[in-house]
Amino acid sequence: MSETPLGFVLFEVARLYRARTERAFEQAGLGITSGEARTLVYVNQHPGLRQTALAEKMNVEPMTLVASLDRLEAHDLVRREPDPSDRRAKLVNLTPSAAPLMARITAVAAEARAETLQGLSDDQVAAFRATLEHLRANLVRCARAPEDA
Amino acid sequence: MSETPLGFVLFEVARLYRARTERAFEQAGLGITSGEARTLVYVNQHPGLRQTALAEKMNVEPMTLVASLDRLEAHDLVRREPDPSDRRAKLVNLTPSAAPLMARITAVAAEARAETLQGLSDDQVAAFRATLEHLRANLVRCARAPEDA
DNA sequence: GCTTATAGTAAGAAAGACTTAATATGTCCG
DNA sequence: CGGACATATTAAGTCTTTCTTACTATAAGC
Repeated sequence: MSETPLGFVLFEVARLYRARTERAFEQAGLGITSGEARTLVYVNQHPGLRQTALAEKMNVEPMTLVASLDRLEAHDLVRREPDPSDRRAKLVNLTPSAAPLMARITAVAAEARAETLQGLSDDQVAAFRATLEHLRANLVRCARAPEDA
Repeated sequence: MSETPLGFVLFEVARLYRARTERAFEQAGLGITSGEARTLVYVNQHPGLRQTALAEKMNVEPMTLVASLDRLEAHDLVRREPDPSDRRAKLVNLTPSAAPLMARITAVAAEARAETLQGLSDDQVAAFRATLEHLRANLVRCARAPEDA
């Protein structure tokens, strides 16, 4: 009986953590999914970006982001305005009504995180994050560089 | 600009890693998804379990597993036989034709893993795995213990 | 024997993510 | 300046994973 490949463990933990987060969001009555929350977080971190630029920051296809933004816009949480320097483009920002929700999202997510990370030291958490970020950098690099070298 | 919540980083890394794995599987012409590969790995690790027991090992609902097994059975990679001790149940095993595919899955997954983990020491990888397993244990515990305490 | 629980099958829905295609706009080069 | 190529967004569609609800046959417990 061999060890479960690391990738499958990672996928499983991500799935379980996500389910935990969704439950927390639902119980708190936030009215959004973790995917939508993630979009809000990124718009907040990078206000006024074009949709395509934001999608690149988030490592998803623009279409994927747009669907998420559509739902958030419908909830008056983000607004999309024409880019004055390029009539093809739109700039994405949070609306004022997003601020209180962001605070709640942060608090609820912190709850789920605390439960998930229970028993780990701050150093262990920091190392874990650093590793994740390292993996992400590797994965982003290989996703953007076709293997024709 | 605040730090991206750990959960979102984790979800993103899992997604990117999964996409990387799917690409590798497709390029190798394996004909199965990473989800199906995961099921094969678990059947291999736990031969002859009932579907419900296997689903529990995998932390998914039985229905989810059954859908996966349906596809794998259609490809003659697993077989389900009635449990002689309980006529409601079925026992799941790999078929002989799964063995060569398992070897290929393992090799291809190792490729994706090597690329993803590039730059990390063996100790770092081991610590990462240990942390993932710790998180999984926490998440499994809270998923199975309702918060009415 | 009746009630409750369990295992598996069937049907349906949601979320997230991607691909293809079309249109309007922008850039570059001859 | 015009044509070829590239880009941003919208529209439509597909796939995978995962879950929930419901039903039937079987098993367990009292």
